[in-house]
Amino acid sequence: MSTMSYPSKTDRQTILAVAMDQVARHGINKLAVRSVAAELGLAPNALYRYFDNLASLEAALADESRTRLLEALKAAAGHQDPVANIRGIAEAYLQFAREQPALFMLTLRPGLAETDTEPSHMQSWIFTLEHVARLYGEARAPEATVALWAFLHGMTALEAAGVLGETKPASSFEFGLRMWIAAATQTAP
Amino acid sequence: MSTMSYPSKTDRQTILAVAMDQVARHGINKLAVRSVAAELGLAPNALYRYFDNLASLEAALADESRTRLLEALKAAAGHQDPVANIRGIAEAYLQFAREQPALFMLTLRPGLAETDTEPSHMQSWIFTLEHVARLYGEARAPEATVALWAFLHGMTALEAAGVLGETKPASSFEFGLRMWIAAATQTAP
DNA sequence: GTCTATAACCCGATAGAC
DNA sequence: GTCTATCGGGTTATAGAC
Repeated sequence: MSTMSYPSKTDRQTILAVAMDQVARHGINKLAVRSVAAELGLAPNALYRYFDNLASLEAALADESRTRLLEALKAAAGHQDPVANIRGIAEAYLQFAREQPALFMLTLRPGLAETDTEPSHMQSWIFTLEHVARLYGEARAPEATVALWAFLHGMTALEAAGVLGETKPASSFEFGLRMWIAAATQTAP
Repeated sequence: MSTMSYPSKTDRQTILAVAMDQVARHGINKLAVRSVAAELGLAPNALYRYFDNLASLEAALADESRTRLLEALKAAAGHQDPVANIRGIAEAYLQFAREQPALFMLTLRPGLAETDTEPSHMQSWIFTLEHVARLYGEARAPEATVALWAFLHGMTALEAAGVLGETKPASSFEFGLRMWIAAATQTAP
């Protein structure tokens, strides 16, 4: 609060919460500086005190989305069996994409920290990589993790696009996941 | 040409060609009725004689993009060996995504023919399915095709998002593709 | 730090003239 | 079939008051 005339009515976190909710409900394309300000009961340009522009706000939302995805993955990997953890992570990834499609799409967006040595992508990457390493070994874990991640992400994209039609997504998911797990046990370290 | 005063200056195909070029250059989000009309030297609303609205134009572009992708896949599957054809299809899919990212994204969009029994998705699907069936057999071909398609599409998404960073996409592509081929030969019909 | 007001664009879509 | 004109909506961003 710089003066008594106009005390702060909001803050960065409140803006982010409202913006996240609007994205979750109506998608990233409908997000507007005006719509967030309106829901907060503020003038449109009031938000420019907290974010440089719309792109900056979207980047912050992308970081937040990745954080929520990581939390979902961690919650699904509490087992002892390495294979069970991989299954849990895989299912949680698809579930997040299904239940929060708008936030999930934000997941693969550039974030705020470009110059940072550890972009928020890396946290989910490192987390998954550790679990994969228990099956594939450290040496082959990177390629195996990318292959698994690509398969899971592709499944979400095909499912969201509706191209699977009559083909049951569940059976194809099982097919691909079993293939990936089988390859791990056959070429174990 | 309804009157002599205002003869036809364009047609549906010309509009589509200009729109496709603009999408390829600047992405689907920058496509506008006005921008296409401007490049054609026409008034903005002249295009409404050929397309009901912007969504209709975008649907036609999606169909055209799928046609071009299918042509690229067919051109890469001229070998005798079924495995070589799969490799060719897989590499062509990634190449198309890399060289025409905007058109590639249109590939997974709703098209014009909703009620049609054969959406343009199906053509690439059937084409790939036939080649997969030579390796996996008819019974397991659907799941194997979805798994392959998901993996390839996921690779393009991760690569486009830049999340692979130092991890080489080529080695992961090889890793996943060999796993998929190996699973076919081990469970052959 | 927020306000009002305004500027300077962008867009899709429509009405009526020719 | 294309035109001009316009409506109604969006966006980013700035200036100056309080």
